Amino acid sequence: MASASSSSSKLCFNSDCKELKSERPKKGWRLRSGELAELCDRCGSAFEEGRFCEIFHSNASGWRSCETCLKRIHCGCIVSSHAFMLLDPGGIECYACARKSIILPSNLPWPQSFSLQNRLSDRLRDLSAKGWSQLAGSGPVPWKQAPSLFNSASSSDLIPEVPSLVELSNSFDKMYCNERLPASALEKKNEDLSGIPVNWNVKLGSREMMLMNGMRNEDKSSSCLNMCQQPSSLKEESSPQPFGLAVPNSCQNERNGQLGVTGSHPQQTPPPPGKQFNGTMHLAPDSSGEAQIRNGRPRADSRGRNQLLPRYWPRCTDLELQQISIDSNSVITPLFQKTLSASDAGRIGRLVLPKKCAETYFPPISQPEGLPLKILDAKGKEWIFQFRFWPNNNSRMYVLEGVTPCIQSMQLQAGDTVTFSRLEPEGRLVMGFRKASSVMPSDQDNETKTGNGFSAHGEVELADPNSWSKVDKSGYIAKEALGSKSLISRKRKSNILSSKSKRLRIENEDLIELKITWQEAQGLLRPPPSHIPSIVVIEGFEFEEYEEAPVLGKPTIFTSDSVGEKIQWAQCEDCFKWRKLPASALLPSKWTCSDNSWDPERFSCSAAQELTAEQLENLLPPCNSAVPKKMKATKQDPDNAEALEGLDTLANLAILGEGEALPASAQATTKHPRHRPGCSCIVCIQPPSGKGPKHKQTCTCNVCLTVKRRFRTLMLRREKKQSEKEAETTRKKQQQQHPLPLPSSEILLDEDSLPCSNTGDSSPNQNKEGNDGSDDDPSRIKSSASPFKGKIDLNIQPEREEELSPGSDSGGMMKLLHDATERYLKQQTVNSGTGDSSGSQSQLVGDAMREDKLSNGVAHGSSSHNTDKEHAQSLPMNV
DNA sequence: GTTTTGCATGGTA
DNA sequence: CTACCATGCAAAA
Repeated sequence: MASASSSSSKLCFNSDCKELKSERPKKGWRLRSGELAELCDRCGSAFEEGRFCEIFHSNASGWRSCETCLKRIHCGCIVSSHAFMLLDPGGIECYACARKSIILPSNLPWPQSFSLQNRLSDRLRDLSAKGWSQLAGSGPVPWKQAPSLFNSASSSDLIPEVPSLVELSNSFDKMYCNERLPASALEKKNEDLSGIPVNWNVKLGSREMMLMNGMRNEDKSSSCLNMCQQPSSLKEESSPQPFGLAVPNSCQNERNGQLGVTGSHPQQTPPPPGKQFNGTMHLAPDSSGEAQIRNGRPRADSRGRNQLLPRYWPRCTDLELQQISIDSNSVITPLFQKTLSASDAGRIGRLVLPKKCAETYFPPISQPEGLPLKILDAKGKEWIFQFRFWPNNNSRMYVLEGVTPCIQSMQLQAGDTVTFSRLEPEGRLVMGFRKASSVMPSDQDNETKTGNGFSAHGEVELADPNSWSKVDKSGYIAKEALGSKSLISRKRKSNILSSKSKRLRIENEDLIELKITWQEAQGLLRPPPSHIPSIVVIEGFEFEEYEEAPVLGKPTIFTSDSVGEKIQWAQCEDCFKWRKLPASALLPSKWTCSDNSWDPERFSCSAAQELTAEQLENLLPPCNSAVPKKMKATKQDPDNAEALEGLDTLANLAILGEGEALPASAQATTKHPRHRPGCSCIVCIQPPSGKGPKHKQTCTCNVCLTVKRRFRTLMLRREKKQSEKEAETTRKKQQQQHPLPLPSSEILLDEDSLPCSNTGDSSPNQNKEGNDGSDDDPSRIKSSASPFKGKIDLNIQPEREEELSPGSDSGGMMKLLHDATERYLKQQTVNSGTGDSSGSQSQLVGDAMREDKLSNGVAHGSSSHNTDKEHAQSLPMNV
């Protein structure tokens, strides 16, 4: 449990070992993910005994000798990265020697002052704090200058080489050994880690970070601004006390229950404003405060953070903090952050504050009216909000009122994050923000702009509003993926992670990349080869769900030929020749010339390529030779951006629903009682007002194609379902007419086979009868006189839809659906005789979708087999 | 008719 | 089960 990544394999984490781990694998070094490597018994013992590097890395580079005892220490791997210390004049020192050279300073009242509060929950924060490396990338650290810190903090992880240290900090081991933490703690820690700069642990193990952090506090001469990637060091913890980090707090508590019992509980007794804002100061030794101020070092306020849910833990980046830091002599203490909900970012101008955050960090208020609160933004502008509360369920609900101007000026939207910090020593509140799509500082060096032109760091970008407007359209899509959607993702995370996938734990930058290419990915999704799809109903709309994850189809290039007809180019997997295909073709990822059923002349790899090199070069996008960039498409048709966003979100859902194999039941029972703008469900993804740019009916973007394809598939399912229903009806009639009882098994078989009877080639006769009957039903044909003209509405207006939807499967809805199905069926029959059917089918699908929309998509789908593939060519491509 | 305000509701962790 | 909080909603302005 402690090590998801390492435990995922049954093999010892030591790549040189290959042994199987035991049931209870031994814990090794801390991985970059923050988890502990899981080792087989042999390697684990070696690690515990400090012989791991000797055994496995003896031939590796990086061996150095302790300057004091000359013991050889491997300094070139993560395993032993915490076994030594860097010395000021150069060289290293093993822990044992380093420890000997340390003298506990007498002026450090840490045992007393450190007993801040009895916060058992410090564990979480501490773990997080540990993860928040402030030191990655930091320069030389004067290790020996912080003896006390060394003593205390060094006792973090397993330090086999220094048993005494381990003993000294037994509780630290407990703290840092993931396996001893409750799952929730780990989860939270991981969640927290997700927001940290990726380089947090690149250079140093967590222990070093802690150590260095402590040292740094002692080293007043070294500015560490660039080291403070995260406000991990809590204010009082960054003092030169031995436990320079939050981590020790709980250790103290844990180890010495008598310590730290006197502290006031921030949540229970919020200090008065003035005291509140400086409340951390008294906890820290004076020197600490000075150091902090001088260094301008941001650090999170631990005083209440352990009370907060991890999602409120501030994750300011260094850059953000620097920007917030108006006064270079001030210290920014991040307090908490809040990801804006739709309500927060909406026009109401009320930002709901997490209760604990409000009570911990904001002035206490006794009247619902609250009081006006001045908050500075990153540019130094002062905003005045009304900080107040409403009585709610015998509790309080805290809000900041009047935030609209601020939110607007920051151009924040749901999914973006506002961070509340405190400016020390003034105690003023400062408000930073982070766009949902902003990336972490580690990305800033090489990625000032994300692929979609979106600002990598919102606050900098904000200085130039024009740049925002420039990227607004496209950026919004990314934000949707990253921001609002991230909310959804987070909500679903547990589900997702509990299933087979751990995909959401990818690094931030990967996420961003993923989001950039989200639409592309959607357009490429194909049903798994041997899928037996079931239907997931989300907000009344059906989605295919597969036992297997959908596969990625082949990226192709859409273009027009000389006649202006839409075509696409696909590259053969084998010969790499590019083949011209109908734009409607949906290709599997492994597509070869032999699959080119559209062009008999180029059915094999031996056939020459139509394209010349120049043509191909023109065809291929500059950066990506295969996948047309989403943003490019957006640029070309900015009007589609918003609709794209919605479609994209729909597509995302499909990815989640299929790829993550969301339980159909779970999805089906997850109701969205109301329109939730931040939600990515089919209803909520649309612009609330229904305004905004629309997709044209003729739009052939990947997303539209995907949507069309999906709906087509759905209609096919309904067709099947309908036939089966009618077949059943017919059969029942027959039963009534001929009271010859069918064997019960047959009945069962028939019913049971409903979901899989649509394998296409083995429909029962009854089904076919039902089919035929429905085709000939004049009343249903009549109903095809729909006012919707059979166009696919790519810009569904959810609110209207909601209005129209009775919310339940009423007869009227069924009728509409029925009509759509029948019309589709009929048209299919007609088309089957005429050959090319794309145009008319498109109309039908459009109708079906319209009806679908009206009916709010009652779910009664049976599964369909290979409908996608079978009808891939009949994608509506009419212009 | 629109916006604001205060509270209630219900989903979710 | 409970607390939290996002958001709906109706009354008030």
